Amino acid sequence: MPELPEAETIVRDLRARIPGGTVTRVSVARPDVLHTGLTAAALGRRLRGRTVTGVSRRGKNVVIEFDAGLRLIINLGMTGRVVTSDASRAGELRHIAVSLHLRDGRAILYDDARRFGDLDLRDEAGWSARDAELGVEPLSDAFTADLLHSLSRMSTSPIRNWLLDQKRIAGVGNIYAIEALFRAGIRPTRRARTLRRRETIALRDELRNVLRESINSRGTTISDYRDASGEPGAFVRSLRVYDRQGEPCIECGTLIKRVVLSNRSAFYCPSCQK
DNA sequence: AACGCGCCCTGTCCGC
DNA sequence: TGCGGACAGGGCGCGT
Repeated sequence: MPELPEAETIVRDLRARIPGGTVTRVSVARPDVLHTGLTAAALGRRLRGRTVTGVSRRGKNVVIEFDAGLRLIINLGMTGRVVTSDASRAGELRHIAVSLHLRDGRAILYDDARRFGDLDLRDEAGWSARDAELGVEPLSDAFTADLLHSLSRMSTSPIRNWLLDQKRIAGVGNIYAIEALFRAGIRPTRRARTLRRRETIALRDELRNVLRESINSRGTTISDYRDASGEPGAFVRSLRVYDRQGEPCIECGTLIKRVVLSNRSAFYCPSCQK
């Protein structure tokens, strides 16, 4: 589910609420969401007494920063949610996997129906190593059309698949890849290295536009995504092709098509996208 | 070595 | 109403 805009929305919510909070206790109901090698006991021991110093985002990951350089890296998978216990909708959570209890009586709740999510705890060096594995932030100045163009020269993969690889660009998932390709007039099936320069310029710009617009709408809720208050995002109303197969294109009226690439749906307008 | 594929798991929806 | 199948925002490990 959650891609960059959804992670960013959660991060902004948490940033207003949890810095200064001190962990008193950690409870782990579903240990399978912990990163390989991280035990519930180790998580509790290392977080107890730690104070939240900040909240940040890297790609699709929500990063809760603690004193002593410790970071809890949360990848939400498909159905992960991070909700604070004082939110009125916290009671709606049905699959709480991990709870970080705070001294002020609140808790940071990690909920995940399918448990594809991943919680990892890293020190300064461990975080640097993980950070280095992720690609460029698409909303940063470093994400230029030149970079997108040069990175894509060697790949024969369909551009939609190519965009989903977090080692290249961090934070783009299926919804925003599909929406940006529509806006840029590029079919999801196009081989990455066949994109012309003007197309990489359009794709870079439209990726940034759609990500920013979605952040402004607090993300896309198809069914599971919730912000840190447990509220859905509104950007689903602004999706132009994602999940609209058989409906008329908003630009030209041609019926939107669905194709499967690497076992994941792609949507496009056969007339607007070349 | 860079790909595509199957799989992890639960919930929901659709056709019969 | 029940049941089986398809499908879902992600990402890992595997084989080629």
